[in-house]
Amino acid sequence: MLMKASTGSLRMQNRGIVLSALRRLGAVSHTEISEWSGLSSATISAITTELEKENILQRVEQAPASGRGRPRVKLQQNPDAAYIATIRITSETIQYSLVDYSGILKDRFEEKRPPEEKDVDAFCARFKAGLERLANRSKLDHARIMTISIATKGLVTRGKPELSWSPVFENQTIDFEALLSKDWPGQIRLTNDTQFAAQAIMRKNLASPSNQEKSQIAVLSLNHSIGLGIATQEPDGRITAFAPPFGHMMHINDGPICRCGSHGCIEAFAGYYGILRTAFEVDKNIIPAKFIPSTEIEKIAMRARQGDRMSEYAFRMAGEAIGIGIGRLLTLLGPMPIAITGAGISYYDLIQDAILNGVRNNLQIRRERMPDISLYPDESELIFYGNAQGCLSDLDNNIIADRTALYWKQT
Amino acid sequence: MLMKASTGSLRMQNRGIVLSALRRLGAVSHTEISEWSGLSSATISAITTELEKENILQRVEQAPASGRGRPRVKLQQNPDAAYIATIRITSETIQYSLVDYSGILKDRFEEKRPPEEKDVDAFCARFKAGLERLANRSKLDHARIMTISIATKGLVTRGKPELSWSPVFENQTIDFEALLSKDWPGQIRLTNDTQFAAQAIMRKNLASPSNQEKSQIAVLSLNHSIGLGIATQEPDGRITAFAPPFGHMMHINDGPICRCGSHGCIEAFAGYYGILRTAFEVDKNIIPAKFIPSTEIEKIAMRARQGDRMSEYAFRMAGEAIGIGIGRLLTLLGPMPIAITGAGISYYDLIQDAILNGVRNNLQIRRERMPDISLYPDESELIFYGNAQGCLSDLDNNIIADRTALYWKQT
DNA sequence: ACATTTTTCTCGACAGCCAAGAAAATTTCT
DNA sequence: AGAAATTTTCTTGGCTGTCGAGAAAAATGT
Repeated sequence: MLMKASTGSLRMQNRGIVLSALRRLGAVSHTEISEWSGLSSATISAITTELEKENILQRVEQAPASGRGRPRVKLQQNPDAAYIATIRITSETIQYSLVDYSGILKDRFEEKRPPEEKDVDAFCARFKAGLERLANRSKLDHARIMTISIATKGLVTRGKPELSWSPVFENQTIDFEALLSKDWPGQIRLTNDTQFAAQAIMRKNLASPSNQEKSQIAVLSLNHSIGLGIATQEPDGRITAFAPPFGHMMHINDGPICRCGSHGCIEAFAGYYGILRTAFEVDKNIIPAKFIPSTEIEKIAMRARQGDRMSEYAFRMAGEAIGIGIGRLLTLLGPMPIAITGAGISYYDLIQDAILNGVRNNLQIRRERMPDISLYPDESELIFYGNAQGCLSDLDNNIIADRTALYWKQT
Repeated sequence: MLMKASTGSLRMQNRGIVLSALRRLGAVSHTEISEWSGLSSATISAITTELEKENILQRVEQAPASGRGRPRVKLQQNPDAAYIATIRITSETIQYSLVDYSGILKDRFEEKRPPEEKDVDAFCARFKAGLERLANRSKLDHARIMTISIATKGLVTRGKPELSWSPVFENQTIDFEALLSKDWPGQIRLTNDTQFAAQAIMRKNLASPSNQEKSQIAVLSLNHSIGLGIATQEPDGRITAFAPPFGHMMHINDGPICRCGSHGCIEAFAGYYGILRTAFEVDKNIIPAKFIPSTEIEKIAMRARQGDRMSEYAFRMAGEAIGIGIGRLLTLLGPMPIAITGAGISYYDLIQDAILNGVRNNLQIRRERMPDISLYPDESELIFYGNAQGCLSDLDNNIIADRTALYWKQT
């Protein structure tokens, strides 16, 4: 309820701005921070010396003395000030990454998951062991990992890190807070992976400076299942994101069955199994297979490109489901650029027209102009980048900016 | 870009909190503001005496001396500190209201519009005259009206007060900024009316105190056309809203023609003309009539209740379009309570089942619980309340809280 | 060596919040 | 009626924070 402001929150805000400057601009000097933020040199001085004392910032080794005058001393994050663990769960593997406070990837390994894994307990045990291994390999105390941020497909319960529904475990839930909080003091987060992709793209195209409107971007992830993430940059500069279960939005009433149990979901047309079902004319009340290798879809795509009627039709249906879905999305949220990523990009040529039609068929877009549509082949990179940068940015603004929350302060 | 904070912005924030307290709690004392806001008594004292000097607040006459001790002096807004004009444009009338700073309706009158008005220039001239009349009747200088906030159906261009598309004028745009800014120094706003209805309901069910999640509500307005507004209360207490052109979201591909020019919009099934078209089996590529009196729809509803097949079917189709649309909305934005308003409430019994089905058919809602659905018969009251309160609240936080923006300061 | 230039750091002024206690205004007790 | 008690409002002094101006520092150029 409209938080009151004190001199303490004032400082917190400005500390956050200094940290954000370093996060966005890289190693920069005193003066540059002052120019970028509009804060006076004196204030920057006060804040940076404070942050140096707290071992959060450090002076970067020497600047190349580029001109006359006292050389600038650049500042940077102390990489050792904090660590975050970013985990990505896919149906095939779990990828563990360790990132230091400066954003550098310190360690990474991947573990294969048994095919069609159903045993939640076994999964949880391996997950805990994996995290343990991540900390051990870098000889890090658990307490030094400030955030454990897990990216997954599926549905996350709002407000807590619980996997509510997933393609692999379906209705079996996993509460990561309960699973991890005993052993790991840092905060535990669980987020839909496509949301991170959206954040990543938003952060890379760093906003046009200070226009009043908020800017948004939608990212469509084409894979086994259909993901969608939407990132927003608020007028004040904050970046937020969310990932609705777009793949399970109804495309048509009483359509083919989806693995979520409903009928007519977008995914039931445009997920791998949906495309395969249409192409092979499988009964619409049957899910042909739970996991379909990409090669299988590639084969259908090849046939479609060679003119095979049913294969072509399957992709057309998939494209239509996605296109109309995007059209509905844009009707509700307003025009915004669309980015497309995921393995499904390889057959984008077969669905492009339908997607463009869906976007075009929209009252607002007819009056304004067609939004940009761009392709991002490397989805994993986006997800990792979005996850890590998002965590670090939150760490900056919510934990480190707040002196009262810093209990590891050193002299 | 992450605005820097100074002692000045600190004070602005806290002045805004004091004003919000008065806005939400009514006339309250010193101590109550302090308790509600968490600010110290000394700070409240400083701020309120300042606001009194600026003639924004005043002491309320007397307190009923309810106990021992020094009696509380209640404070309230000075009604004369500012005025706002809230205008509502419907296809039949234009309603002009004048509201003082304390939120009291000072004057109101309505002007009938000529039926099927097409002449934008004539409309604009009458609109200006109406505003002039509103100020004159209360003998107010133009400069004293801080905000002119217009509520309308149709599509508003983002970022400026321009009517982009409307049922009456269709593609003829009206730029109210251009129209009014020469004569009226206050800010000009143009907003979809259902957005105000959503804001009104959100403000009336004032949020549960300080839970971390943002809360949302969707308001569906059933009339000639189908409107939808969504209001959000952010975790920090701010209330925002938007109104997507829900009625023009595609319900089914290649469906009947809509007056927006597309095919298969929700409104083409569920707007008055859509219901009439289905009931009378008019060709789906024909819009039976632009404006249909409510009595006509009531007649069809009566027949439907008496068992007439086609009438029943028409309402079932309307309900399905709305219900599935709401289902898609909830898939994208997450579960939230639904409020329904507008003249169409009178046939809600005929569409209720379809709406409930649409809401239910949703992955997230199946895992959580059914959201509340409530009816609000008096749409005009909601729209007026949401408009006025929204304007006053913005005035509080953006203009009056900012001392540097106060040029009418008095001794 | 000394002037010049550029950056960083320091100091005093000013604004804001807060805790504590003084002052004010009323009721209750004697 | 006057004193005590009670509750609220107002004031004072201390602390924290930002800012402008100028001093100090650290380099290059002559």
